[in-house]
Amino acid sequence: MATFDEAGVFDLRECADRPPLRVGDKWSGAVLRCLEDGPHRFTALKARLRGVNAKVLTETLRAMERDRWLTRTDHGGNPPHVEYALTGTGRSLIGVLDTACAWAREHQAN
Amino acid sequence: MATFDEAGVFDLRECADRPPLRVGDKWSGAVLRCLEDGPHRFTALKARLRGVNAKVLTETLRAMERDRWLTRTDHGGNPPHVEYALTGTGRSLIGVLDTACAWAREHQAN
DNA sequence: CAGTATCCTAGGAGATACTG
DNA sequence: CAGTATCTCCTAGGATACTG
Repeated sequence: MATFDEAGVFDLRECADRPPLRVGDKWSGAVLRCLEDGPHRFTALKARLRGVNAKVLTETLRAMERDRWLTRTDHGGNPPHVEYALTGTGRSLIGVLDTACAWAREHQAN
Repeated sequence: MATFDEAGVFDLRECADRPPLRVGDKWSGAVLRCLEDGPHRFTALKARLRGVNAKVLTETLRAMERDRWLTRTDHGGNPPHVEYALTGTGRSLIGVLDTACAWAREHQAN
């Protein structure tokens, strides 16, 4: 817990009162970053996020869609063509991410 | 994942480059809040953090101490008297927490 | 008071294989 | 291409009991 190593999670449970914010899964932050420069397709995301497998990426994307951080647009056809794009909410979250990242850079001893 | 419910965790894995920030355990954020107004003893913390058990609180505190977010001062004697206090680093983290909390308040639909 | 010591469980996450 | 379906593993975190 509370380390600066491998896994990066930031706990906001006690922010103000209930219900608190959760962006705590392993890949949401990375997805936010990947979509920062515009919409991307499933496979493109999977490629940029080195290490995710389809199942986990799907779960992450579905959750983010449900929370209105991104939209999923199925352009139909075969082979399929699906695009993911940030919403305004999703985009605004990146600012929070940046704040925290700045803090990390500043306070990371090594 | 990526919800606004019960559990509050904020993923910073992809912040800048490696190694990323981790404040992601369940109680660190709450401990930060509890110590905001000054040092507290183990039992006092445990009481304010409704729901932690001693084992988990100890783990959390040890990790935060290792990361220099707080200090542990054993005043000795019997019964024991141990105090936990935020460091400057720990205190500065609260600002980040606040940023994220403000975001949550602003974007929480319900 | 301030912890250890044990045991146990839920679920996040990965590997692998398959499909419309 | 964009996913499902399974199975398995790991560990954060909780319950309970005990101690210097």
